[in-house]
Amino acid sequence: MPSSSFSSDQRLPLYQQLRDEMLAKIAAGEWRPGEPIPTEQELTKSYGVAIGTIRKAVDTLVADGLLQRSQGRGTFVRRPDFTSSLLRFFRQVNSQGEKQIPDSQILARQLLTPTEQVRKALQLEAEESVVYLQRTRTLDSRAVFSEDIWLPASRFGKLLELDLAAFGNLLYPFYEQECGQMIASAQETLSVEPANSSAAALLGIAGNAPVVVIERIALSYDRSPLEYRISRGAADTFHYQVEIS
Amino acid sequence: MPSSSFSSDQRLPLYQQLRDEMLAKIAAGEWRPGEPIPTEQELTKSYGVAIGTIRKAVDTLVADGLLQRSQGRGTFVRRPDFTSSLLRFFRQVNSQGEKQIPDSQILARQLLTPTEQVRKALQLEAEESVVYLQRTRTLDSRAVFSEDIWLPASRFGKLLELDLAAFGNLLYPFYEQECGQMIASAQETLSVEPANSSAAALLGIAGNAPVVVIERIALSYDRSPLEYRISRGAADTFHYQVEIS
DNA sequence: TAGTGGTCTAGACCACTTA
DNA sequence: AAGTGGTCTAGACCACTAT
Repeated sequence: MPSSSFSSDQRLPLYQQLRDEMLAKIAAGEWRPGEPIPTEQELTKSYGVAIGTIRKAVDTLVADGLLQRSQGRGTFVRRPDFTSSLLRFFRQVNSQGEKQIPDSQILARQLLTPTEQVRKALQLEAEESVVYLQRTRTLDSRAVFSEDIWLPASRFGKLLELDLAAFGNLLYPFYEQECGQMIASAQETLSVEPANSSAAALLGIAGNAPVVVIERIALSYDRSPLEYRISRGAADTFHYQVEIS
Repeated sequence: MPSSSFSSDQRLPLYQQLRDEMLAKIAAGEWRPGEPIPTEQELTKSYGVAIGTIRKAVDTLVADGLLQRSQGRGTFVRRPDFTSSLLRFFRQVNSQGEKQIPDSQILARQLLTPTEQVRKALQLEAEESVVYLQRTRTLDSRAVFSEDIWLPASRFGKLLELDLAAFGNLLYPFYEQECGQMIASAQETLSVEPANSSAAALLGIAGNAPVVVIERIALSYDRSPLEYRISRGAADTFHYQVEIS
């Protein structure tokens, strides 16, 4: 038994307490994405429990996609890759028929007072303002989808000062690099609505044509909301698949 | 080590061979949905392996949703309940605001020669015909969605003879009871299209209004396709949520 | 060859359900 | 009280990766 007091409930099974301890290390940046965590042998020594218990704790984190085992090499902190995002079900093939990441253009960037909807999504205090980004994503200069993005100014204020050219195609590594904010997971909601005039213009479709709307709230490891994003794409390019049982 | 030869590859880990053995028992109906499987102690004896190995094999089937543990009671074969179906994301509340299962009406039933699309989805032989059902699902006599259903006539021919009044709201238990065909899992695909005239009439919406289309291929335990279904509902009543990480 | 995670065993004790 | 799955331990050996 380790001498340190566990932060989580002592009445929980040992392996769940261990899980919470390990999760805290990832959240604190003590175990960094892409790097190996201590070996199972080391963990048994530092926590003073049997290897089977360590393995069970690690199993739960692997199942949740936070850790990745690799036989002979070690166990690594996994960088969330969002391959399961609904956004990937928009047709994203170029003229050669290959799937690829669309290019990004930031069309607007502002410091705003949030609407009630945004304030609620990001769980903001009354006076807190937000960084707003408007962005389109294109493939072969054809718009695939358009995005409205809101971020708490308290954590992401630096984004207002940076050169727009520095914003890459992938925002989450950029957030991590520039603002030290790591996205750990997200919740997405899909709905369908008719295109309003601005969305129709951006996407190059007829007004009132159906648009798939994906709302995303991206969370940190401690599950506080870091980003609220609404993405819109032409519905006829959307095809989502799921396995059920 | 059991004297019986395993059907699966001997080079696989023991727990995976056990998993395959257990899956075969479920598929064969030897272990029936809703009933307990033998206790872990009995399994260790009949297979001649350690209890930890049994537990690991059971774990994989629990993770896949085929078995369900219940401490103190036993481990049970789970009847797939399709709670994760995309269909549940259509607004299904009655006038009291409670969520409930819509009522079903069979509008048509025919023996048909399948179209190429249906033949492919059900992986049918060239001459095999299909049972076709057209069905609407209503809540407070308001249509929620309409369904076209195709089934291989070789397995589901009996459905042509039964009284339409015998068809309940839930088809899968009905298939099992009347035709001995058990649905184990399914694949669903979501897309959006404008309502054609017949769908618009059935759903009570304007022509060309967006419709969410859910295609489902339902599979048996041995993963052969048993049912092909296309469900359509008004897009403005659809709201899908997913967690990603 | 050394070190990692993966598999498998054997057994103790606990928590929960049923009768 | 008896029987079930749940937790935890301790240790052996295997398969894979790096050097």
